[in-house]
Amino acid sequence: METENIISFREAKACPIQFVLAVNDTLNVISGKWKLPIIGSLLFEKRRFTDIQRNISKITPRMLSKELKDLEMNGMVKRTVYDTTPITVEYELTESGKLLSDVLDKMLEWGIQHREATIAKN
Amino acid sequence: METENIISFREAKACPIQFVLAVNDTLNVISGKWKLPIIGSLLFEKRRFTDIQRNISKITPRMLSKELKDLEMNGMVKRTVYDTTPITVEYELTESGKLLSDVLDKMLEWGIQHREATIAKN
DNA sequence: TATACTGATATACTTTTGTATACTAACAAT
DNA sequence: ATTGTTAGTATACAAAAGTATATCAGTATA
Repeated sequence: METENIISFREAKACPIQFVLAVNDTLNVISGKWKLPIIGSLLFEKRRFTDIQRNISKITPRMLSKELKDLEMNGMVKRTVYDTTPITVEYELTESGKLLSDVLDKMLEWGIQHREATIAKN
Repeated sequence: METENIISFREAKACPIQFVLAVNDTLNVISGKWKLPIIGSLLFEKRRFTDIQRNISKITPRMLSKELKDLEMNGMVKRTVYDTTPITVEYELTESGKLLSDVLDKMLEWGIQHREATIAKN
């Protein structure tokens, strides 16, 4: 079995290249026009496909399908199929997905401070 | 004078749409293939154009120039021209730009926890 | 029998983003 | 006179990301 190449927070912080690579991993999980709206939509409740589609009014089924697949592949979202008629499919955030809200909160905090800081300079 | 449409952390958290929009503002500032490497390169010291280019080996001057302009426009980077021969131009993070490291640290932390969480599930 | 619901997929297209490669001005040193 | 340094720009192209629109299978209801 191969040794997993896990890096500690301290190691990554010490090396600029490792730091950028590791942060980039996180960034890639939420990159793309629709990932954040989808995560936002699932942050407080499970939802079904059509439900999400209604919630994010301008998304096409093609994009929703594709982005949900990406999120599932990246361990952000769990997909459950129920054998009803017609079938229903439920999407929900994984534990790790829910934890992302800590990051989003920090981003929100910085975004607000940044807007104030840049407006102040005009 | 118009009223600035500043939203508080509490207000943004309470409304999913405002939340997504505000987080997206932050995300847009660091989006693109080269923004993070550039910010990383400037995180601990000022640097000149050619200096950054050497630091990020695969970036073309076209992209470096473009991304630096974006970052400057967004209030992330300050550009200072020195009238030497040949001229030298120094790039450095603004105060707000430096504060972004708080966000990046959170992303790093989450990224590491997420990698461990998803590997554990195999 | 026709229509509607579920959760998608197929095809073709446009827009955005990034790359490759060559080039510029202004001056200095060789 | 040629070469090197600075900090970029110009042009053309390739690749990635996103959009528009139509369609599918299976079942249920009118």
